[in-house]
Amino acid sequence: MLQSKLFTKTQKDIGDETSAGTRLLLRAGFIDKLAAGIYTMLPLGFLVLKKIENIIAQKMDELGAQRILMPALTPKKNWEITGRWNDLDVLYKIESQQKSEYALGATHEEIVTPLAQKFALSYKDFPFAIYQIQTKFRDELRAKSGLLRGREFLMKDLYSFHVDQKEFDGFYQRVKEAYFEIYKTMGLAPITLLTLASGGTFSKFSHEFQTITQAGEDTVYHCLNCGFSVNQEIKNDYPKCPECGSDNFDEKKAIEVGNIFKLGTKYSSVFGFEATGADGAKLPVLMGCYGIGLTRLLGTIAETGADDNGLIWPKAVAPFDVHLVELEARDGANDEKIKKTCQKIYQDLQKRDIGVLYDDRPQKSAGEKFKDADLLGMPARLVVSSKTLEKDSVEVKKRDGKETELIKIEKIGSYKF
RNA sequence: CGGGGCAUAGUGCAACGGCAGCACGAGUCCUUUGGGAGGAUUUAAUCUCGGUUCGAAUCCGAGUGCCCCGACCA
Repeated sequence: MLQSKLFTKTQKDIGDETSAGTRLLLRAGFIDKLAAGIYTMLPLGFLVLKKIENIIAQKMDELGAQRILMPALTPKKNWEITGRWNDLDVLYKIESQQKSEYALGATHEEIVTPLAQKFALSYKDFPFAIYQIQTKFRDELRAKSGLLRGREFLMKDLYSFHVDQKEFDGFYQRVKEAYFEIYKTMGLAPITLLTLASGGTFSKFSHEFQTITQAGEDTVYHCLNCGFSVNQEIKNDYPKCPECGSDNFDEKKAIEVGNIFKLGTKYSSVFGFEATGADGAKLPVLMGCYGIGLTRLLGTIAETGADDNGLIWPKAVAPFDVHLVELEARDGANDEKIKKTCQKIYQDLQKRDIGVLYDDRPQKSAGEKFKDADLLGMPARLVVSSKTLEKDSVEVKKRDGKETELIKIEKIGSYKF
């Protein structure tokens, strides 16, 4: 993409409100705040979000889950059946002109359970899992830290259905592993802890995936012996590590980037969802639900992967792989040559499926372009200037490194970014 | 929801109850071009409603919004 065509701009100064990562995303023009906890995904932020979505969707597909899209506008009746119309405080409730009441989906057990029930009648229809990636709405009393706790956010929610406890346990374990692979791809795995937590209104316990960051709102106790963690909310129940019995904990601030629950028959039973077994008897249906907040993940990566100069995107989620920076010649004599070289590199790299943001903006000083490149945080920066052309080269610098190297122009076509 | 803070130009900040300024941005022109360049010139603002006062950005009340701490959080 040509940077001169990008409708957003970077900002030097936006004050010191909200978290550091959110400030960078705002300054760099990845997101825009509409209201507290409500953000627009600008072109650069949306590109990251799409990459996150693809990574997650691919893992869900590998689990054998089938993707659907449920409505965000959901009738009151479904929530009354489970009692959550009144019990789920974060539910946004709205009324139609006809005085029918609806909730904006905060989670989808109430929708997915009767949906599955329509099709899964026999034990032979199990197990199966379905998921969606959809905007969720939660009436948070206090939205905070930018994307980390929003009132509207994009979430992947997966639901699994089983008639065999062992098989269910196996699936739950596979989801756990898939989640860690997702975090690994995004560079978060080394600072993300599997954490035992309260199950909220769903179940007694759940497992959370907690990424360590000062901007996080949870406190977790990380077992230094085995690596398992316990959320502060249930720490009274577990003075010792539930996995290994050690009491050598490290206290950490963390943000919940995923949560998985064994719902058991909690929702299937209230909807009367049972399967016919081989012997004709009714079998209880076991359910699991598994969530990952995509927008929160975007915020978490910005929060944890950044330095004083700006964002640092892991390659897998970077909006572009390469930031090609064109510097005008001091005397103007080489401008044409510099531009031609840039355009050729721009074309060649894109042919190799390398995403390129090309800073072709005229009249911008070198300093400003460098500052912007650091702020935007593409994994690699490529500079073409009079100085590099003197050596028939371009300069390559990795965003997470300090060194620059000169690469001959003819070799850039095979350079591994 | 309890507590605290804040609300002025597109953004970030100033202004004793007495002419609303500065920087950045944006526009035009000139000079610049390897770490957010310089000059000239233009542009653009006191959240809303009420009160006090000769006079309110400033004081008082209410509302709305935003941020922070806490509580809450599938």
